[in-house]
Amino acid sequence: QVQTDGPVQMGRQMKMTDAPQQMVTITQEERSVTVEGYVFDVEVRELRSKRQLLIFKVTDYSSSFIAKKFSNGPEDEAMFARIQKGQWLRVRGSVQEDNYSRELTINAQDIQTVSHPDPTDDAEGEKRVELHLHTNMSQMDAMNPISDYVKRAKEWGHKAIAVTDHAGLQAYPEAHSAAVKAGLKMLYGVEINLVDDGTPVAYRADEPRDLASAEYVVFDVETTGLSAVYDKVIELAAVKMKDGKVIDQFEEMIDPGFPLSELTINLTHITDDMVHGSKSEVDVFKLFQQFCDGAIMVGHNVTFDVGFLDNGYERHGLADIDNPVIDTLELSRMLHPERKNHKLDTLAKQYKVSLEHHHRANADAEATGYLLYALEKEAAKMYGMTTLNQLNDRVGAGDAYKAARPSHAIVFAKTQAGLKNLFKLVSLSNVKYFYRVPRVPRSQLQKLREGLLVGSACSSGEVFTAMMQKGEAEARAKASFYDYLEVQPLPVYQPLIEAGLIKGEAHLKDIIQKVIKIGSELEKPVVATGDAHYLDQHDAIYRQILIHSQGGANPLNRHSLPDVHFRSTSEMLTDFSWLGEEKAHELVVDNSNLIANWVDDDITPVKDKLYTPEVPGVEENLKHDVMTTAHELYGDPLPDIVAQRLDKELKSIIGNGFSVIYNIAQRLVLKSNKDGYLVGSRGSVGSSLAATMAGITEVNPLPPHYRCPNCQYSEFFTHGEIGSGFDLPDKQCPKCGADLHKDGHDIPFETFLGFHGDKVPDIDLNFSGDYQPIAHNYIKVMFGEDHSFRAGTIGTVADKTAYGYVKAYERDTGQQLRGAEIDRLAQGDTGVKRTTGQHPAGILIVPADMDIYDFTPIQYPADDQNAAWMTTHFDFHSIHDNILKMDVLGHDDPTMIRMLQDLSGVEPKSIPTDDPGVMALFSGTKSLGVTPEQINSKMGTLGIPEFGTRFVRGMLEETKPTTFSELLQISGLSHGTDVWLGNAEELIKQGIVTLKEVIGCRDNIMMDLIHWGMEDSMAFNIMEHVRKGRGIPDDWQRQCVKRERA
DNA sequence: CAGTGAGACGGGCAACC
DNA sequence: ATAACGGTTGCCCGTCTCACTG
Repeated sequence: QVQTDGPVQMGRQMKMTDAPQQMVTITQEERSVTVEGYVFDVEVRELRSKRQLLIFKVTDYSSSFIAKKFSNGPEDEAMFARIQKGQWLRVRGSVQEDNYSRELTINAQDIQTVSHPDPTDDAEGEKRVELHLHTNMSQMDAMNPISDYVKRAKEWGHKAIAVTDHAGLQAYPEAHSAAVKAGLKMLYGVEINLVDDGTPVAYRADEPRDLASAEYVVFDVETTGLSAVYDKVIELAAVKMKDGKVIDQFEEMIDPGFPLSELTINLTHITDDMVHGSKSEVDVFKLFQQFCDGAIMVGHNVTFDVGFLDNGYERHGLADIDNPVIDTLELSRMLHPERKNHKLDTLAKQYKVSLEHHHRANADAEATGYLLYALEKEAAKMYGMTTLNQLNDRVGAGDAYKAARPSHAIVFAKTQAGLKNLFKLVSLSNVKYFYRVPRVPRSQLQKLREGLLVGSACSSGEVFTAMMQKGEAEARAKASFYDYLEVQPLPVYQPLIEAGLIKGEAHLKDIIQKVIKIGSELEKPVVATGDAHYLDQHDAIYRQILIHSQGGANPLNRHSLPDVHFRSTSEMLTDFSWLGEEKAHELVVDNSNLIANWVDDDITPVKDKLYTPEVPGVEENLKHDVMTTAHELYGDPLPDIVAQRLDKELKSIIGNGFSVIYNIAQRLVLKSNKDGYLVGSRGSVGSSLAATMAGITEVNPLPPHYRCPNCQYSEFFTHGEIGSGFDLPDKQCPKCGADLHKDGHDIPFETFLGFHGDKVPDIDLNFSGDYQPIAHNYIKVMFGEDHSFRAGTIGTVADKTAYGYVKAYERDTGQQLRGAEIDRLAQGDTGVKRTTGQHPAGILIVPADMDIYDFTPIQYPADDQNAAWMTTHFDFHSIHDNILKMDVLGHDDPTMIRMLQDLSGVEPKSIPTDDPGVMALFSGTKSLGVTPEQINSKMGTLGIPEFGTRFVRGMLEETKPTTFSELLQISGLSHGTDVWLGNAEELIKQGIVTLKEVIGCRDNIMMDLIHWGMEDSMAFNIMEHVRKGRGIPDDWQRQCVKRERA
């Protein structure tokens, strides 16, 4: 027994006062270096010389190294065993180009444990609560699993923590167990993509003004940027139109008072010279107001232009706009939802309107005018819209949710009932309102808002964007929808400054301050959130690589990524200190705790127990079917051994509410058989005699036995004398002389339901791959579309994909990284959700009196809205103990058997289970009528599933099995690493046991022990311990030895 | 005739029994 | 030549083909 904990100390003690070298600075061979780092991979190899070789990888986050050390005696080996992933070590040694790793490697001389405490939260008093946090379940966007954050929050003394992934709840199951373990309050939330149900085509459009004859002012502004508050109008142009003709024009430049940016000049072709010396803003606006008098104002994406006018008018104390306004962009969207883009130049082309100087106000305005007439003509034709007030009639109809631009919002479950509403909301967004991303229409959120809390989210939330682009009034209007408002640390908004959407830090601070002001005016708490996407600052590189892998598809790639690690209270207070200490404390600590307190304690996303569907009468039916078949095969009265077995099985099956599973399986198998496909059993169903009697499986788990098909005589072999009934010699019935049927594989029922008969059973059935979809569908027919769902899976970035991302990143950034560093970066990227999928076989069945939202939200696999099955949002693993699954697998066996039957005309079930020709396939090629040379295989099993690989054929060559039970042994021994090689193979080679005796299947353990006289429960426990890799405790071992001797 | 886009296909990979 | 667990569904992505278009 080796002690695996305790500090590591090998070689000479190192002086801790010496600073270690940064790994990135070590680029060539050196005699001696000292580094310190986090161990992210360890391996100890046994060498032929019996010495051990320790190889471990360490990183100090500047780079990484492989380090190795050979053992010199048992003390070294004891120390090797202490080195584990997650530790911090100081390593001193030489750096050499290594022949095995083929890169610079540290030959460690001295190794010792160093303490490396996690970052701390040393704010005094009450700590903050993070209310905006992304885990690795935020698709391709965030790094750490929720457990990492929970652990850190606990260390920091935070009392609660939120999970708010993008559009999904898939971190909930882990969040639940992590929070329970840490004793922390979990706030179950999500960051949704909120959309308006429809965007109006026209504003102030209540009067039935005739469109064809109305007077229009079609206008366009060119600006210095996208923000109506912080940017300026530099050109305002319009045409007045009536009856399809231009009757007047308006065109003015405005000098913004500062030089135009490169971007503006490039886009608009307006230069400083052109705006220089023009009229003042207020004069231009006044003139324009007069110009518009009485007309309907029109623009393409007109809310943008109107936003600038609104702000400008207000600034100069001019009257608000009271003209009706029509947006040609929304008009086009309304008429042609099928069009991919509705940009002005695209539409101009489509409607053959000339647009020679796009992005100059006058040209754009005139083109928009002609476009308006074309679109109005269509509106009249398609929907009979001829007056102004009719234009909004179709807003919100059909696919309107697709057109709206989604904004982020945070939604929390405040109560347990709220959580179910959240499940429904997320399901709706995935199933009904999915368009590029899962969307939540505002109306649906309102409908299900009971028990929910809604926060304004990040810079992609509508309050912040309104503040940024439309001004305070608009932002205030948006803010009234929310329960609380969010602001984030300045560095989190950095990309907006880089993109030019916000003009520097002063501007940014102004926006944040106005959001805070709106909060106090509306009496809604404003809270500072961190938008965490990973745990520590040094994890940023993993996100960088992840985002990089998505290329142009992800807009985040256009700018550098912000610093969004999980911030401590003290970090956040520093980040907000520019607001003054008191305000910072209110936003960071007081309000985050306030909101955490709004949420009920003990909300749980996980159910307490298994809920199986109930089908009336199944118990009686099962009992009836089983007993009828049993009597047909074994007579009446039944032999004790059969009667007792069935009694025990039926009691626990019916008692635990599992009859319904048998019922479903029975009907599926029956249907498949009727449709001409055999069904193969696999897994634990084979251990249930009731299943055999019910026709679910062809495997008979009774002890090996003879039974007479004529007079039901039977004869059992209960002491393990023979492995399988199939191997019994032929025999005639001593009573009536008929040929006896041979069966029985001696499998304990405990394999199926556990020793107490209460384990959630798994029925695995192998259907033909061709038939699988039909069988799946039949479950839907049995239980209804609302009560049967395919189990969903969550596809993550695993080793190889992560490695590919890192290699691509290395190439695209022109770097040369050491292998160890690549491994470290790849490891950092694993586990992130990449896509969703479908379980290969599992269909979940919801009890009739419940609905799926009691267990999980639903969605489509890989967001494919045309998929045949909706899937569970949570993967099956996390709801395994709550809901029943039928594993209807696809397999080639039944397909092959069906094809062979069609080709040969031989009925498969008529072939004897001990057919000598078939058996001979497993020891040579003779019965195939070919030579080994002809088929390049000494065994005749090339086409037999599970027996055709080189590895298994090798086993057959070595062991030459001749009985069915030996084949079973081969089957057991050919599955799993290190089961055959260096294990069973050695034991057999050395003559310690024979193939027959070696433990080849897990049930052998239990059955052997029982046959040796051990009581059932102990035998079962030992089997389970071995199966789960826990080994056998000492006193159990003594018991085994005693029995064996006996 | 080159360019484009949709669809078929296969390899690589992940999840799972 | 060695070492080797086998087998299934399903998603993504790059490549190829083929019809269509400016």
